[in-house]
Amino acid sequence: MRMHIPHSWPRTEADALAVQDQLRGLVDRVGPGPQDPRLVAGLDVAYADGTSRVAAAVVVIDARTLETVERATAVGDATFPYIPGLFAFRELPVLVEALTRLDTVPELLLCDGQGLAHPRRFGLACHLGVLTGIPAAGVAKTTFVGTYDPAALGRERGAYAPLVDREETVGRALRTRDGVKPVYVSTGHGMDLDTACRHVLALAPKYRLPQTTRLADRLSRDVLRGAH
DNA sequence: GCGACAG
DNA sequence: ATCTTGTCGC
Repeated sequence: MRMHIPHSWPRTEADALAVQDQLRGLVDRVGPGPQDPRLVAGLDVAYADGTSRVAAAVVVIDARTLETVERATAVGDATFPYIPGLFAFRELPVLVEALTRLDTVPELLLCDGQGLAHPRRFGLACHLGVLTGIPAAGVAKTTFVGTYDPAALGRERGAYAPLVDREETVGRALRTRDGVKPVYVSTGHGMDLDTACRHVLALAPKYRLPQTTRLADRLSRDVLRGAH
């Protein structure tokens, strides 16, 4: 897959902000995105206790069977500090390395974190989508920017409420299981919010999180612990 | 000014 | 993110 990978990653907060400002205009918020994707990739990164050692995992599954098609991993050092809003720079280097090792070209990327639901509208999912050119969506376990009305969110699977930040709908609180805390979905790149939510719901038929996220999470932890 | 803040 | 046992419920 032809990616627009930079030759170096920013190391300072100012440089990182500049990169986001430069790339944010490249985000495609409309799509249409994949209508009936078969190859969907889940990405996640695991961290060690004291060290800066990190492990990234990408798991491509068949959207119809939810079975694994291919897996790729990469380990490295999280040099960039964790700064809300610049979180992507901590995971991008190792995630991109893992993506490079993939033979399969995913039709959709499901990221662990926000897409447009970000203070500058350029969360991890947007960044990965722009760099790879592959449609992407963010699925976060907690909100970052944006609020929603809990009373407007039905308790049944499939129910949703808009996530609004500064008068703008930036994502959606989406219930993937009856009565269970929702996940927060936002467009990353190459698709609109409805399409992103439709895919997330289809990939999470039984658990709160999409199968892609669950598998990538488990794999990244295993790799970090050296369980080959 | 102060606190909160994806993972 | 990570440190952590049991426990309530389907």
